[in-house]
Amino acid sequence: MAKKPVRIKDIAKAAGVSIGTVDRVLHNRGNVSEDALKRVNEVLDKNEYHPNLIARSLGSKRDYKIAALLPNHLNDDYWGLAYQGIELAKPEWLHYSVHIVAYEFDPDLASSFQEASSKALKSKPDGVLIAPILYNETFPFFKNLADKAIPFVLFNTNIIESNALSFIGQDLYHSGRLAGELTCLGQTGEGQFGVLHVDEDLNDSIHLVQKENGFRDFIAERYPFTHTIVSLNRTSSSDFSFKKKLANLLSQPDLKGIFVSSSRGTETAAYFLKEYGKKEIRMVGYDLLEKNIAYLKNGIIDFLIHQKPQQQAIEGINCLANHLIFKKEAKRVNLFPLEVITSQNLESYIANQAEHTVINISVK
Amino acid sequence: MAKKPVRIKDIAKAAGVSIGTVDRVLHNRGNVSEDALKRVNEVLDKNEYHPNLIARSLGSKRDYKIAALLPNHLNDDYWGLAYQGIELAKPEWLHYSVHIVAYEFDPDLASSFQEASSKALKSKPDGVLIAPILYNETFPFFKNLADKAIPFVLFNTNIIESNALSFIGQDLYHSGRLAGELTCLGQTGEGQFGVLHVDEDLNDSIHLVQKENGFRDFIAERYPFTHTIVSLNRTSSSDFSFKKKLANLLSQPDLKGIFVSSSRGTETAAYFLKEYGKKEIRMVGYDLLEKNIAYLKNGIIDFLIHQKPQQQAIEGINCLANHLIFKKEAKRVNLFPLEVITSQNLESYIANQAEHTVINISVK
DNA sequence: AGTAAATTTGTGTGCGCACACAATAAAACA
DNA sequence: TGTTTTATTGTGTGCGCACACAAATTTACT
Repeated sequence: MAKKPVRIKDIAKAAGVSIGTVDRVLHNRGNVSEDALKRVNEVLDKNEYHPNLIARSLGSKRDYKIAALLPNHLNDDYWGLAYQGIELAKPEWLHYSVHIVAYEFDPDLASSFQEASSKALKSKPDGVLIAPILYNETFPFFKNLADKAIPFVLFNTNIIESNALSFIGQDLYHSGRLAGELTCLGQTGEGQFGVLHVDEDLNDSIHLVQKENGFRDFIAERYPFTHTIVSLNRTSSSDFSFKKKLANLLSQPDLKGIFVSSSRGTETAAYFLKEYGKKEIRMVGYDLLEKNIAYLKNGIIDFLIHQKPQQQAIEGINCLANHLIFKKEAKRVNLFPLEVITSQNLESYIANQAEHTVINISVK
Repeated sequence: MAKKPVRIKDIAKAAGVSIGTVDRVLHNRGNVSEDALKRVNEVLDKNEYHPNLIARSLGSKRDYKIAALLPNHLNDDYWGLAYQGIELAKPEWLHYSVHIVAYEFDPDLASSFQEASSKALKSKPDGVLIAPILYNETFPFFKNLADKAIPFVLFNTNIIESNALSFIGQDLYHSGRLAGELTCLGQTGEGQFGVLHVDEDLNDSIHLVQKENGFRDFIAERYPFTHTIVSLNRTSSSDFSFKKKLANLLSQPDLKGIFVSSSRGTETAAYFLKEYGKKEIRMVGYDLLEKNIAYLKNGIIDFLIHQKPQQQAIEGINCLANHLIFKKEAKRVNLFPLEVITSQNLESYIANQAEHTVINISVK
């Protein structure tokens, strides 16, 4: 009844060798006779051994360093949340002698990224977590990491060609499709939809383009009435032509809804919607930032898609740490569900958020 | 820089006593002189010691038994998922010498519950996880557990007066409100709404009543047009009056939407909607059961609220096991977020679901 | 004081694993 | 055959904690 998990010791006894030999077989350390190897492997096949990760971690004395590269959190609540996640992971992993250091950069300055990344490299990290939002700038860095054989994990934005250990985040195309669905829902008749990008360089931001594509595709497939989709892009906060174009869009009587592609932009767009008294227009944006929450509560925003930056960062760290300490193989892609927040389930998310820190040791 | 966590050994050295004494102080085992006690406590205050839970678990040789009480999973996909969660937790916790046994009962038979619960008790469990869906029948059982000082955790349905170690699940009133919001969304004009309960004894099922109340309250507060809410209750699959009433409801031209209060009912209701060709009617139900997923995909169902029975069961087990092994104090209430599933974010949930097993050791 | 009893304190062991190192066996050489 | 080298195998130690037990100290009692 009380079936105990098999230990190295059990394997050793069954195979008629010492635990040292089993250990060598398990870790491919060589120096094992063919005969012993065969016998151990036979026992191994029959008994399906899983190492006790707990015990494994206790013994290892080695120190590990993980560098986290992400946009500066001071002026951006979204990255602030990611940063929070990293801060939460820190003390948890300290018990395992994993030291986490964040390196932040200005997302609008390629040079800033280069600086941060070279700093990170200089610290000789054993693993790197990175939010590769600057598509073009990150490639040389990946190359560098690969040369040094430093494992790295991406979060927030996926770059498939990067050959990263793992990507953690959402499927942004389907995120856009979901936004499309939420925008159309219950609506009928001819009209216009708006897609807003705020303060981002679209050439360097594939993630936002993916969202827009998803949005457009969904509406094209599923909205059965004649319609147009207007895409507006604010390049900076002093971009007055944007303001004018937006004012014009908002004044259209047949405007059905607005989709904003980023969390920061959501706040800005909501502000304008409120300003122009367009509360009734359907609006979908991103993330549980403080202001977005307020706009959701008072009905300006109808839906927020929750990207969980905090959890993404935490799981990124967990993935790396598990890989380093426990040699656990990482999932190549860890896609978060696309969570829909409305005024009525908001509280349930906020209440739940604080809690789940977590080190996640799962016994394969 | 590399700040190591303090260990018992460190405390001992700082206080000028042996680790045995520190151990006695930490566990209130007594047999410590006032003098030593004071010195150890002083050091403890200054250094904020957190036990290394990993190491703690290694040392303890004790075996623990957890009994899980839930409705039979064979004829019910919802409880099937909960059962799956328990099955997933089993091997994970085996490493810590925690043995989990499920005791199932027929949710329509009070006697069956009594039988299962007494069986569970006979096994002398160290902790019990229970889905208390039979409001009246569970009370004597709680009393029994309390007398024997066996900690227990509720999931799925909360019974506040139970004095359980923890409740894991959702706020059902707000779940109903959310359903209301999703049902109204984008709708205008006078009309009717339907609330459907299927195959449940409402007198013994406060959880469904809570949902209906939430639904009614939301619509009363937020739907600005004249409306009526019709509540239908199918007592059994051979209840023909229900079928007639439902057919009548569905034929109303001003029917705005349908809310079904349970996952099993969702499937049934969707079937009728399809049968009567009422695809366009807004419908909100519960859970990612196979058939519900199909109805969501083909547009009969518009929204599913995800109760995550699997995760609830897992977290329930985790809560108990952490409490038993690590003496971690449990959160009194662990409310899951109310997750909204649509045709467009469905896949992201399904893809994500398989993965997260988990033992969750968090270092306080 | 001398012994017994009670109180307080310190030490040793094991949990399962990784890894260093010692011990043994086998092969190579003189 | 003896000695060295090399291949193989076994043993010991520590990780941090809990807990059992032994040792040291204090207190009670004759």
